[in-house]
Amino acid sequence: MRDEPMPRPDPQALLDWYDRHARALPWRVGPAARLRGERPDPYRVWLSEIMLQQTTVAAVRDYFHAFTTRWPTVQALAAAQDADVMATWAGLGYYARARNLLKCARVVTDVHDGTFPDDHATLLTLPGVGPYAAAAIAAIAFDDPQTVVDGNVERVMARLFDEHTPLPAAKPILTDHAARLTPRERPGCYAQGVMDLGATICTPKRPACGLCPWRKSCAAWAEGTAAELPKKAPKKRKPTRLGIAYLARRIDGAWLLERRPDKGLLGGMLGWPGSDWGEEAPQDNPPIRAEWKTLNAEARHTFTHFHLRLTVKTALVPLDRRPLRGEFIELPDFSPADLPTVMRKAFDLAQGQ
DNA sequence: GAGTCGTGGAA
DNA sequence: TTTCCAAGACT
Repeated sequence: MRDEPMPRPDPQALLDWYDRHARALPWRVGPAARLRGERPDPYRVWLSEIMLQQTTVAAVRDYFHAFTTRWPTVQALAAAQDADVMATWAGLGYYARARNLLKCARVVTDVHDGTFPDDHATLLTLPGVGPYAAAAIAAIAFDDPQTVVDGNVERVMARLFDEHTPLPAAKPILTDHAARLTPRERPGCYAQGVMDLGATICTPKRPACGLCPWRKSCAAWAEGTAAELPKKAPKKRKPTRLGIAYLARRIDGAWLLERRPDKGLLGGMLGWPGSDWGEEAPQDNPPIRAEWKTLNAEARHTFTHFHLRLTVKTALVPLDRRPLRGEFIELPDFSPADLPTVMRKAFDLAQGQ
């Protein structure tokens, strides 16, 4: 054990580190502009925070650009067609975020007069905005000293205070630590600084403690336990599910597609008509009468909680044939880029054969 | 509290 | 190939 108490981590040291190492990101205001008093656009802060949930900066970049180019304001987004928003989100995952994004834009436009609320409690009422996002938006866009706790902050706090209680039980403890450290000055920069620290220095594996501005006040560093924190509850193994996807192309080039129901997996997204996905062999129930051919290879895809092996069947159908399910969409109204990744994999297989 | 909900990159 | 994981929210 240590014989001396650990010095309290200094928020100012973290802010100094952030000023020197902050990454330039499209939703951030640079240091020069900030010194001129410029504030980040709440719409862009909100959009980035939703996109960044469980998603890397690298994956978000192009999507953020696509959204802000096509819909520069929350009013513009609120006026968008649902299908266009879902298609533009396609490939980013967690599609409930896109559905809630549109709901939220319409609430802000219709209920809040097109202006984002600036307080945590009201932000929390917005669709898709939870405790993390509400705190992050309040801190970053409005300089409100809210406690921002994401996966990075949990990891940094677990290490600073050498907390061995496994997540998620440790969450209240770590949140309490984070709250005590949050400064009243520049809370937005501080929040982004801790998250940047977690993303670049205090990483899940092989943390670069030698570069950390908080090393001297880190209990896990003193104990040599940083790399094994935070502890997490053991994960369940993923079962494998089986399914069939039916890719019917009409002779004029139109594809037979189906809008998935809003609730559940890939909710609100376009996809191929298909069987249910279960652990038993799927029932062959084509969406249109045709001579179906089964591809040799299957589309494999892993979701959050199961593996999928998707048998792909293809057919060419005449112009006047009516489908039992779904509807034909002609090019260019349909692009494979509008599909969630698992559906695009099936399309790629069909194209390749 | 536990399960659901995507994807791609890294090791 | 498999596992882990990334600025969580919702039920």
